[in-house]
Amino acid sequence: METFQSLLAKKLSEALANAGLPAAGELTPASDPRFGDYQTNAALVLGKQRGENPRALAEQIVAQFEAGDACELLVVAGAGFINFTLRPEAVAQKTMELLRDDRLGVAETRSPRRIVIDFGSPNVAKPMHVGHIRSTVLGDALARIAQFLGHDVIRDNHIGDWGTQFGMVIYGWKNLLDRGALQRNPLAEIVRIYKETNQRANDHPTVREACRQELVRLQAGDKENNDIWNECVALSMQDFEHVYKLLDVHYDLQCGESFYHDRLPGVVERLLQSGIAEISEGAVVVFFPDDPELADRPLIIRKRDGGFNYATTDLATVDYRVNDLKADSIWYVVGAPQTLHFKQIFQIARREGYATDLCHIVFGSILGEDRKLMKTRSGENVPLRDLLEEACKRARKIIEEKNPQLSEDEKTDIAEKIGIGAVKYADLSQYRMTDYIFSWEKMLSLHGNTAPYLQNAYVRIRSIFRKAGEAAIATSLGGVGKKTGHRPVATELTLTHPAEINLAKRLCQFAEVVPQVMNDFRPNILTNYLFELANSFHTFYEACPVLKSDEPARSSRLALCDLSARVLQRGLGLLGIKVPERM
RNA sequence: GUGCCUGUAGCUCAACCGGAUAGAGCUUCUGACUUCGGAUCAGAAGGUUGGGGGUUCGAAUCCCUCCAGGCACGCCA
Repeated sequence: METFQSLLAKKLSEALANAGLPAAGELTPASDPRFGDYQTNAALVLGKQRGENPRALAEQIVAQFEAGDACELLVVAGAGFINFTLRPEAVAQKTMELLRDDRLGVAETRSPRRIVIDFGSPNVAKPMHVGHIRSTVLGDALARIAQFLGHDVIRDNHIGDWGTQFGMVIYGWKNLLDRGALQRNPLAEIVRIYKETNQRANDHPTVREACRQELVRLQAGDKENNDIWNECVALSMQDFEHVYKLLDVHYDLQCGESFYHDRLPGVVERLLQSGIAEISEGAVVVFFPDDPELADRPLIIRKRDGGFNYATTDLATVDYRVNDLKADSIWYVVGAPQTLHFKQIFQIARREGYATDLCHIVFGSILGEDRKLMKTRSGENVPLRDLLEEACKRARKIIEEKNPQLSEDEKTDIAEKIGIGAVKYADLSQYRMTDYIFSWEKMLSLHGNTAPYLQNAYVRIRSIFRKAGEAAIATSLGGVGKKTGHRPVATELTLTHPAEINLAKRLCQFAEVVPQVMNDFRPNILTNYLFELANSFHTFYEACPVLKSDEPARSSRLALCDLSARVLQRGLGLLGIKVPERM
């Protein structure tokens, strides 16, 4: 199914060819409703290139344009813009097609790629905290969207399970562990022994050295230490799984740092042999003399003491994803502080001759109300689990106020959908580069650009169908025109009220918006669209009675409701947000 | 010191990689209902896009410079 945008773009390029002009400019949604639905700046661009009058060029283009029945006569406006207004009949026709389409008009990509998405990446022996929200939520949303667009997506959780912190954890395990506490709350106990060991190590060099020895033994394959390590990983994973279940996030692969352990010597060896790396001050280092930005920022891939660091691991990871997973693209959804690190890693990969598209998807931090990095009152990271449970608790409180007659089970289920949805949406609705300020009040508000507002639009539609009964649902879901037995049903969609036409146009845009998210990894384009859709729906809902109206308006309006609900559900679903039937 | 990112209404944020009079929400003010869920809708007010230069038909967007904040800069991850 073709979108209006691509249809008009095609017709525009035909018109340009017929007018003897080269392709130029672009066709975009109109910047203002007064200018119609779409606009092009082709004549302006050509006018500049050829030194001709843009308005005259615009007239030439318009004269060659074969509008078909999609849009009204074109209008030349301003300095030489060409404006396109869709005909309501064409919009109605397209809406009918969307009703019958499971994909709601969204085309699959013509060039599917295998994309490894690296996101989340929590650390073993540390609870997940707010710092993991953005990577996890953004990565999951991008994975869902890329997959929906037809890409072969591999979600990989690059867990931090092999760092120097394990020396301390093992030391603490052997010297400080409280078995009872471990039974009651495993991760809390691991964190406690880690922190306490860290403190001791800072005070006593002998403890520090003992930790180092534990690490060496672990990496040398010592059985006792490996057993401890295995148990720590398993216990941490249980905590991660709990959070992932709440968030409805899953991975195809969880290759943590330890997975690459055996490959590190080979990586260093190869880079030394190819001359990309060299020995410097006893360490193995890569220099980047050809890149001005990296010229005086070398990267160490093997320490003077022979140990490897996480740069080495990341290089091994690239190798694995390129050679074993056969990735066409690798996306790293990792915070801004690591920008330099990834530039270095990517540069090395290029020098090694990898053609894979490597991309660091950067995002800003989450700040507290004080505009500083979000922390608890005592200055610690806020555990993600607590935060998500708090979100559900607050959502539930609102539900109790608004809709106390719901059953306990329903309340719990709805509170989870709203609470988790609100947290995710607050994150995704913002441009990913900017830091954002975390606010319960804002994200759980029923007003404005929030998940609950969109969920509520969906709920109101479902309410209409509950009231209308099964017949109406069957009508609408099956496409307009099916006989229901007890009520005459329109066979065509008729759009007369401006609010109807506006809503239908909006619904047609879904297929244009979804692929655009991939342009620069910006789910907030989709959230903006969904917010506008919900607005358009509410305007329509206010102005156009559905169930009380006569045919053919009734069927048409039910169809618009049905399609609105499906687009909201699908759109939110692509962001990893669920919709309740009531709230 | 060097590099990267950010700076838009009182507040929180948009603006589709140069387009038309910079848009929403929150807040404030004014209207609409014995509601298909008012958990809503319609309208008003609110701006020298951090400052200053430059590029051109046209700049929040590109270039230069300054200011402010954040982050990062061989042997942590």
